[in-house]
Amino acid sequence: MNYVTIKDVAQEAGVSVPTVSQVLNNRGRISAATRQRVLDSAKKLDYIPNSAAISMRSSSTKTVGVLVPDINNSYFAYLISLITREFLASGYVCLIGSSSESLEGQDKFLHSLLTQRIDGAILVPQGTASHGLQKFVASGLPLVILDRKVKELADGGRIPIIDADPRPGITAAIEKVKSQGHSRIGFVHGPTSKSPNLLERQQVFIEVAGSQVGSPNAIVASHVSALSAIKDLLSRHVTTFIFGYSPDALEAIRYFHHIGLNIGEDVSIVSFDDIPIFELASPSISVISQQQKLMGNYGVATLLSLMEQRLRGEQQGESFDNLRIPTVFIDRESVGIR
Amino acid sequence: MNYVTIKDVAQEAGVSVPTVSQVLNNRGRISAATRQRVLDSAKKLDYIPNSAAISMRSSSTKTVGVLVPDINNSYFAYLISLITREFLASGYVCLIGSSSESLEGQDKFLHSLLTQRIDGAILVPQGTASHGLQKFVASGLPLVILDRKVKELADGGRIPIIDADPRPGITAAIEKVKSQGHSRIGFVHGPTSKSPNLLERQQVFIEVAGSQVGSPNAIVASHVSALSAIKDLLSRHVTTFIFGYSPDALEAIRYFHHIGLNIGEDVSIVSFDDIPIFELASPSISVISQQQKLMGNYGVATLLSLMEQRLRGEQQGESFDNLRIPTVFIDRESVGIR
DNA sequence: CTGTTAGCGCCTTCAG
DNA sequence: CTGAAGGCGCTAACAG
Repeated sequence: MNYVTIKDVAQEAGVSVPTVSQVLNNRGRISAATRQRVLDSAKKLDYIPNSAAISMRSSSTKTVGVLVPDINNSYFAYLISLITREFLASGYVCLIGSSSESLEGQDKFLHSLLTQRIDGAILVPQGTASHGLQKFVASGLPLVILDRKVKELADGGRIPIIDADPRPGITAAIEKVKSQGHSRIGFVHGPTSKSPNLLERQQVFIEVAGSQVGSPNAIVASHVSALSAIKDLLSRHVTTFIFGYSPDALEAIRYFHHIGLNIGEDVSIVSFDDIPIFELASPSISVISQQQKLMGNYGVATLLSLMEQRLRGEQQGESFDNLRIPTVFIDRESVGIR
Repeated sequence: MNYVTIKDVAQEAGVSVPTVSQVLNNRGRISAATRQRVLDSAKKLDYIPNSAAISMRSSSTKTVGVLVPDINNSYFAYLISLITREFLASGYVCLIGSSSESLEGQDKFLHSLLTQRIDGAILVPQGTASHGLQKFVASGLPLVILDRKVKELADGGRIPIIDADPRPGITAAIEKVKSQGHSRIGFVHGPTSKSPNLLERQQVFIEVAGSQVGSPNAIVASHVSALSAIKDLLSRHVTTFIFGYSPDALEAIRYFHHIGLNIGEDVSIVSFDDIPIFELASPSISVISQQQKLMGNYGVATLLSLMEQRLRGEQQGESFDNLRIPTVFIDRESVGIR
């Protein structure tokens, strides 16, 4: 079961090999008659191009890499499905990798991306940059960083960074909460205190909530575990909880349920990240959405343009600003009247 | 930023191109001195092999395709992370696709797999076989079908099918339920009545539960919506619910919560598929696990051996039995004493 | 308008 | 033990 080659098609159509290539790529001037004959033969033999051969000549593989922290996180699973769909539509194939595995596994993945001569990659980096990641970035490939910034990877603006601006969402959430009569608001930071994103969310909370309900009523709890943070806030008579990290919110929902507090009545909550379960939960959970769809779309569009630019042989002159997508507050049932 | 080629390495090491190839592939007899010199040059220049060039000669791309129904389903997300990790460890890169999108999108993905000259694929097919899927299967590539059988794709045993045997799990679940004093057990089939898997689960339930608690007490509810099925079963004084499809169980949990029935006390439930949320829920949900990890491992191992076999030029003689992995009952908190 | 020539990066004979 | 020649499938440049 060897694949049909362009040569087989040429033979079948009674023309030379390059002629077939011309026809299939709409290059050069070919008579309508020959053209049709070639097309017929190709279809008849079910010719399928060999992308390896094509990329050898074109120095473009029509392949991109996508690295996320964890495929098993529905937030990233959604991002992946979004990204792969868009790239597929533009004729690109995606190689997916997850860094949740060992650093070793991640570096192996990145190396295989290089081996595959990918045209570019979208990275959602996590924590500190591994050696492999730094080498990867240094390769000069068209790259887009999504959702998180890693300062180790900063490269003087060569690499576009697209992430979410927490301020609009937090502001809207706090306004809503306040309008419902809540005056003591807690922010749960949870255990993953290293992420710059999470730190920023906390920072913005302190500013915004402080000015809305007064600093003493805007309380941040950042303990070793989310649970202890929640208990701490409860003991300090907080009536609304804002979660910067969605797994913490899930933990809180379980805990409140466990101790018999009704969400939306006894206690109000808002979480970052609009993952599906929040919409399906009862009561449904109000969220500060990162607009991942927009983020994914921008990311793909940006990478596509970077890759095209390089294909045309242009030097990448411009340096990129950090594109920030505003978060939006999605009001559901978990914020009740005080 | 052109890539370093074997030629560059040869030049740097002061040897010919084939010599470098020999060294890098541990072929032929090369003196230790030259060998070392070549290795040093390769490392110094940071040589990264071009897999396109390699695959052109070897007719092996070290690439496999993976098609799942929906990446956004955590069951499949987990399967993907499992599969990609294993393949990566064996030197293969995975191309991931989801058929949840349009049939058109799926066929486009499958076509691009062919274009990429993948060495094999793991398929978790869904519903009826599209034209593209049938053509794909007809290509004769090494294939493994996971988790679901699609009769349209049956090919006289050429393609190994690995799925789960629902009987052991269902049997254990019903024994447990019975030992807790429950005597009326309902099975919720839900809306997706087309899947052969779901039909089999129902079939086995009828047999096993029928013989354990008597046919009149083993009630199947298969309505247009899971919710109406649940209500129906409630009205018929069922005290234990078994769900063949995990999204239905999630819906039930919400509903029971909504109407104030306590799971594990007022009502007991068991669901198929051990997705993370069941373990984290409170009370945690007892499940009939498909042992996806085992299934994934077997699938990968089987495909690897099929691909190796073909690489060695062997005809695939044997035909495969349908390998069935026993389901297991994982007892948690959602089954209470009656 | 179509065929010839050459070469992408690599590996496999086969001479030397 | 090492180098020279040829070819995998495809396309760009040039002849005819």
